[in-house]
Amino acid sequence: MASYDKELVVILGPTAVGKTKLALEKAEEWGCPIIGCDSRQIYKGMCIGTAAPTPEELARVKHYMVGILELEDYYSAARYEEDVIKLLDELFKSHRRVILSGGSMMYIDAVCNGIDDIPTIDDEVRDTLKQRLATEGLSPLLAELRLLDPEHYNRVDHRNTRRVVHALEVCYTSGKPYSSFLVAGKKERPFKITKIGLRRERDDLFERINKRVDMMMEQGFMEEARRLYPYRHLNSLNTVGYKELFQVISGEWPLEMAVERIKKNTRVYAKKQMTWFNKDAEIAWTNLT
RNA sequence: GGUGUCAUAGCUCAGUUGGUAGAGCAAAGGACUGAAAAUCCUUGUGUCCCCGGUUCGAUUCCUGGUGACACCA
Repeated sequence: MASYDKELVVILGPTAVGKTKLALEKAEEWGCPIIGCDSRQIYKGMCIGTAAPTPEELARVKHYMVGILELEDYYSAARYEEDVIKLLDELFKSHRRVILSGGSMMYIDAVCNGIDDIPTIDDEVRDTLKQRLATEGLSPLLAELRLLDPEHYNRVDHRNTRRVVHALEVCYTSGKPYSSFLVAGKKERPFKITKIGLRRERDDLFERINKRVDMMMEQGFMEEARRLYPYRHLNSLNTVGYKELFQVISGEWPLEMAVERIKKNTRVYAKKQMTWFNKDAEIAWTNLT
């Protein structure tokens, strides 16, 4: 086991568990910056609905990767890996320690273990397949994947349209099977990684989620959603909270129903995060009460 | 007080011409390699309100309770 003098401390856990608070405390204690690891807080203007760090909190500690993207910007876990690794290179010149704080499972994974080098899809290929999916349905595309990449065909969930289409996109863009890019090797990083997982009793966590949603509504979440409504078709806004409030704005749902759904969907998301994190043996867990 | 209707999963209800029951929502579990707060998969035993009766057999039919609702006094 190599020893490094630089350390990345990853603070992770389900939504609303209290990551931001602990990250701020530790950052002030260690005099180090915080890199946000949240696939939605990274966009501008989604402050209330994503429970992003407040201006006061941002003033206390230098933050990176928070509120830096336009809503229409394309982004991905792979880009996040690239951006953060580059950023860490800089930060470690002047800091022994840096904190990475957030709950986006795949983004954490991308930084800690790396993502395989998969070719970027041509817009033309993407549009063509999107078009074919709309007119022909999934079955013919599945059949093609079976021919072009039998290995992945056997592995992929045949009902998960997004995954099937993406594999095909890669096959067409590269001329090689999608599975040939999956070497699944863990990338070596030139720094130590310490993962601190925060967790709480389920009832406690769920109550915090419910309260936080109520608080968001008081803070003007509805106004924020109204402002972002014109951008609702963007992936950045395919996000718990905004989706439900857009239903209110378009007159589909009463407000009360939307608020209940936001709470429920946030709980479901928190459970999904725990399912993912529970598999990671590297996490040192801290129980909060 | 009288008459009628209803009583089934955490909730709203369906159903069994008598052979112990199933949907939606809620809830739980899981997958995850360039959209990941995304996308996708799996999971329904519950005194069928209670005591009796008829019956080989009752959640189902019958008597009587209890409770809810409606109407009449």
